[in-house]
Amino acid sequence: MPELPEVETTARGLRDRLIGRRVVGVAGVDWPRMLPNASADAIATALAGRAVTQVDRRGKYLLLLFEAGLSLALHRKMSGNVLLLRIEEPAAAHTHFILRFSDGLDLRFVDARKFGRIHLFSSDVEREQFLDQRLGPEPLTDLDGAILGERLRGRRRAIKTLLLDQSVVAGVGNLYADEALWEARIHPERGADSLTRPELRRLAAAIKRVLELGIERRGTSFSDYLDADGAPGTNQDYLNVYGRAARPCPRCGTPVSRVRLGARSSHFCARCQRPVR
DNA sequence: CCACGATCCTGCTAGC
DNA sequence: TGCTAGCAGGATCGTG
Repeated sequence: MPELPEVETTARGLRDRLIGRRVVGVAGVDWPRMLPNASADAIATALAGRAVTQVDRRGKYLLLLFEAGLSLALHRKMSGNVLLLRIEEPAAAHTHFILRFSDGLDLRFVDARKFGRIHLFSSDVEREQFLDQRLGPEPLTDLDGAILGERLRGRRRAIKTLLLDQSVVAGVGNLYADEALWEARIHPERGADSLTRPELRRLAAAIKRVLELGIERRGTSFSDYLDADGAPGTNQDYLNVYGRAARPCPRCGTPVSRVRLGARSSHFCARCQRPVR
């Protein structure tokens, strides 16, 4: 499941090789729902002849910026991968979108579950509006205990549930939320507005830490995730609680608990992460 | 405004 | 062995 570290790793892998390259066209679109705001033809027409000017990330969106203010925002949801391949490479199964560049390079969106989406924007303002409407602060640069407390004020739902809400904090998903809560020693079902100031500070720091470590390790390849070159990350070898139900907590040895919160599974240590303060 | 369940998809796994 | 039911999950939408 690509979360912030996986999208960041992909963006870094693409940046140097895409900037300056010109789009020739779009190919391989077999699932129009993947393109919610522009047809394949419209994207091809808009981007043909334009060079990439920037490769960026906001939350879990991968952003490709082109000349003339055009841009694409790609969201991989759960199973999507964005791969850079030569045009002659055979298309992998579940390839649903190909952005073709002038010198024989393909950017391919491969997504078995078809949840991924690609949006076209015709100006920076339009794109930023779309993103800001959906996304809270960037955790690596714009988050601390006070800001997190502000975003959670008056919210009584479980802290874990709210960490998954992209309008609270951008980029955190199920895996890194569980890891951050473990790191901060906070029970996932704690009411968000019950967190003390020290807990908020710890949680903000823990979110940054697990995301930064995830980036250093080039992402977590727990299920489908691969980087732009098709290589897995290594963070799955360092997980403390996610996917480790019944295995010992690395801190205290207590078997890791697993509960359902809404439709999502949460992993935590019942000893290190007490339900009440 | 807030909470929360249903929905979209398909590959994989558990269970019979 | 072969089948199917159920699970996994990010974001959005609809309902209370």
